[in-house]
Amino acid sequence: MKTSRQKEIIEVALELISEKGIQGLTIKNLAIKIGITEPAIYRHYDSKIDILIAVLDLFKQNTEQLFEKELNNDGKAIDKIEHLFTKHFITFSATPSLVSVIFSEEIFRSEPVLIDKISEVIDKNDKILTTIISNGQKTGEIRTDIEAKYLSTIIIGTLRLFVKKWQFSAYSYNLPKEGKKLIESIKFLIIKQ
Amino acid sequence: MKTSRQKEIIEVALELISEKGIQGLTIKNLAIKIGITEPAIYRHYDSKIDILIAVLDLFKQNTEQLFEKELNNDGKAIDKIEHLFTKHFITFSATPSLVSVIFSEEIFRSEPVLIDKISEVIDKNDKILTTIISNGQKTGEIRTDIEAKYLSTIIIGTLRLFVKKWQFSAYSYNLPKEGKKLIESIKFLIIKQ
Amino acid sequence: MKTSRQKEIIEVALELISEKGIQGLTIKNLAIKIGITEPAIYRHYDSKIDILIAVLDLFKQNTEQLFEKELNNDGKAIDKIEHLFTKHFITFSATPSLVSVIFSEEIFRSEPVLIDKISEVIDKNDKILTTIISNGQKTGEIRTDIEAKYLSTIIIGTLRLFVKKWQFSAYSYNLPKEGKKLIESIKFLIIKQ
Amino acid sequence: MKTSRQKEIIEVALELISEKGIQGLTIKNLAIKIGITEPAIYRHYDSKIDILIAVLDLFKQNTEQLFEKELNNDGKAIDKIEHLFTKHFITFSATPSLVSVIFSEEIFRSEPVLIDKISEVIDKNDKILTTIISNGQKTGEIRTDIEAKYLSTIIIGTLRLFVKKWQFSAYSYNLPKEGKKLIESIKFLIIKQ
DNA sequence: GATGAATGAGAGTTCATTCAT
DNA sequence: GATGAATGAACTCTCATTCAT
Repeated sequence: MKTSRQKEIIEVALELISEKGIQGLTIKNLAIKIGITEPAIYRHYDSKIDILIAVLDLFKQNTEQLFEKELNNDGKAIDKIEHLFTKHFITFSATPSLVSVIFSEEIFRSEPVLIDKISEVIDKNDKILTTIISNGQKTGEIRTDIEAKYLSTIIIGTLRLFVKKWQFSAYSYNLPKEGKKLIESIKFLIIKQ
Repeated sequence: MKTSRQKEIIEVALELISEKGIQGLTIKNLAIKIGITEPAIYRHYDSKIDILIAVLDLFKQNTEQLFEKELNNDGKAIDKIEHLFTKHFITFSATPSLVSVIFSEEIFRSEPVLIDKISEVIDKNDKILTTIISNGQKTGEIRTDIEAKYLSTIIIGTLRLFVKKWQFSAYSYNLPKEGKKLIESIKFLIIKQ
Repeated sequence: MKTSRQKEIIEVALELISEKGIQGLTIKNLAIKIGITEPAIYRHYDSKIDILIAVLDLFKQNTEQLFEKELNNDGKAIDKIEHLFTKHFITFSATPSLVSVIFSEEIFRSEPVLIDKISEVIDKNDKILTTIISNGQKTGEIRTDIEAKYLSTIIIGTLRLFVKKWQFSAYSYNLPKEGKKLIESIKFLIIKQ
Repeated sequence: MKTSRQKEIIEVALELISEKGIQGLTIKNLAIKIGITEPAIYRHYDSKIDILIAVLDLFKQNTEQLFEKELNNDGKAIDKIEHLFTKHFITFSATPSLVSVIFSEEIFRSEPVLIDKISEVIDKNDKILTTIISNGQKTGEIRTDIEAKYLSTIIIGTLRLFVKKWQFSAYSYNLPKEGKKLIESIKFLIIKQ
């Protein structure tokens, strides 16, 4: 379990990433923002990489939870996908700093441990969504003329870009609200007619 | 025009980004890889940021050219989009280092000049694609039950994620070849039936 | 308040300026002379400019104190001026490195903050001395055929050059002792006969 | 003799010193301002120090000439001193960049050759002025209760500070005009009554 | 649980200067 | 008489991290 200081560190780390990008996440900045000294950080995490791992873990939990919950729900595949989108938009809306993490694969490249962590998340979610779609195809909800794995790529890719655009706009609009129409479009696209 | 040394610097910069990520792009690494000393770099570019700008410019040219060419071509909208995908896959296949740049928005965040440059490219391409789609909708090629701007987001988002996955796999498969099926799927998705 | 390390840094900075001129004041030289590493300097001062500001502040305190004390003393104007000279000579004799600072306006020109600091000191002292002289003119001690501000320029200018000459001689003679005769001359010059 | 390029280099060097202080006098800045490349500078002067020597030589000529001319003139000592001041003010007014050099002893300290050059000039002028004053004392023009060498220090010190103040004001007023009153004051001070 | 002081490695950059052309 | 390309040395400063207290 995380101590409250550990939680604070991860929280502030996310804020820093969100405000200034990964470049802004330095031990010094962390310490200043928390109001302690730099060595004090090391009481709670052994290294910066451990902090990044914890950040990624938080992100992992947040997203995997969403994916898995939908997978295990009863109900139509199409509704699951809709829920997935909706909940993601709400999550990001509540914690915009998570958005920076979702797209930070490029930076974590220096540390294999981190790459693995990210790949893991991406892979897993991809597989879950593919399964959901696959099931939907079997029940006749979702079109079958396109392989499930491509539909998954299309859906996740769209989701990512849409969120990225929102970030580029400096979070200037209401993501869940604007996202609704996109979700509708996606639904149109994949349902069997 | 660029001198041959300038071209070499940009080329090597791309390689470094590709190999080690943006973190690996240091003046020292550049100098070592080229085989000159660090100060020598400054004969050719005034600052590291100028080098990054040049890298982004190269990327800008590469992608904008593809987009604009398709826009001005005669032919069906659906073919234009197919070409767009195909050519992108070929471009990235030939110069995988460009992939690192396409996703490096997160890193360039420290420098407003660079953010602007990236936003510009993304925006422009988005608009061009939206126009192509819009035209396709008018001619009855492309489904009209989804707004052009959403279709554009879907297409570009898909393209991005697909390429990113390829990068994550360490460029282990043939992008143009594997991409063909994705393109087919996209086409299925957007054509008017 | 200054920590002892901060005091040491300023002290050593003064020594360096004194020995090799401002060009000799580098972070590296500071670190070597103190016996720590370069980054350690930055624990105590945020930047080199901050160190220079602290050096100037020390100088400012040293001289302003002398000027202000005399202004507020009881006693004859002419005695105040004599004290002013005497004490300056003693101060410089004790800390010859301060001499380098008094004449370093030329070097600090690159940094507006520093120019301002210097101008401030010079201006203030000039005004205090002018006031002292002015008062002396009112009480009939000091000749009134020359405006106080000119007398002030003459006195400070003389003081400066005399000290500079001493510096040029590599501090080879006893400044307070040799200065006595100069002070006498100045007194002769300005008293009302 | 100097070639025209050499003259240009010295001229521009003076301008640079004047604009940005000695720190601004770099080979690069010189080359840019002249409109040639850096190596081209070395066709005309072997090293930066040689350029500084030439600058100081120019300054030396300018001032020594003034001093020597007055020494050898017929006429009253007091008039000679007045001329000396007046001409200096005119010279500086015409070429303000020279002012930066007169006070740059501090910077030239790194190079013994340059220190010697400056000391030489200062010493020589001091001696000439002392001689002039001495002669004036013999003819009964100038007060004899103060030694000639002190009067010399007073006069030159005053001159220097007055010019320095003008520089600090960004040359904002008419030096010869404002200087007139100072000269009058000095005259009052030293004449035998 | 935190601090003050320090470190080694390395960042980007500037400087005077050289050399072949 | 000048250029393009390069260099070695030095510069200020930042980073993640350590250690004694």
